Amino acid sequence: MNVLTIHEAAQTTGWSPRMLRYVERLGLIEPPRSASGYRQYGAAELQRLRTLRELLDRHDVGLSDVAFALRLQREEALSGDVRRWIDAEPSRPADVPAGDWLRWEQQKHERLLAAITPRPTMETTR
Amino acid sequence: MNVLTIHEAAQTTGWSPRMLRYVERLGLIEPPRSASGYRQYGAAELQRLRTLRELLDRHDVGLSDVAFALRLQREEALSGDVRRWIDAEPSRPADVPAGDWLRWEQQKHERLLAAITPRPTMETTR
DNA sequence: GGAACCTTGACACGATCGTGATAAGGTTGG
DNA sequence: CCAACCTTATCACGATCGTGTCAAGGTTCC
Repeated sequence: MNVLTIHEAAQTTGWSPRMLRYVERLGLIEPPRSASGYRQYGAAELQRLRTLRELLDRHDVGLSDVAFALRLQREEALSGDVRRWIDAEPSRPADVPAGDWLRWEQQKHERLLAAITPRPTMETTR
Repeated sequence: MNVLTIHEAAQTTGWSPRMLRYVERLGLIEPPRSASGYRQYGAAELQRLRTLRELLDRHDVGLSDVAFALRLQREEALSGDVRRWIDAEPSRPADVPAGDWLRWEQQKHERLLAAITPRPTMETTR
């Protein structure tokens, strides 16, 4: 028997039970439920909780930031619009030497093409 | 003469001068400055301000969300970590029919490989 | 040189974020 | 059956977000 209750999961991961529910409400980690509605934390969830903690600590990001990243990945229209906005010329950086302009543009495009947007793999809309 | 002052830019874009400074502090739009430090809004900045407004209105996102998206694109280490976390098995979705499992996995990988992370062009870790 | 701009900095204020605590009620297990 | 868990919902509270306003000082321009 290897599923933990919310209190047990809290203690082994360093989160509080309250925060586990909050993390779930943000859509970041949603443990399965028992027949009577109890949250059941397995190895996968525990690992995910620990790495989430690490992610937040390492870089200075909040839960809502991670939640937004998740949203970017799920909502195509959103990520498309965001990508396009960021992609748009922000007023050309004056520090790019004239000769390197083309390369700069190319690199920017390479970076941005794959940034944030989902489904970059062509797909035949069928 | 086609550069606008902050008040003029505010009136033609619908933002307040206060917000233009805020948007700038978030790193979203940084207009060039005159010799004496006055902000100079040109056509590029005005367009960008209008589309930014549209982006916020269309989807329900905040300025800080867009700022985070920008950060994701600039900080490689961050976007890599975020991508890896999101990519990790969130506890297998039970609603994927057994037969389709492989395809599901493939698709997920395709989607995620290019999501959020910059420089998806392969690179030999060396 | 003075009116009308601009600058940065600060105080303020409602709304949301990240958290805790507590209440009211259902579940589990000895 | 009762103690010890679980559930959702609510109040609370400091911190940040989004925004306005105001102060103190520099710039522009007639």
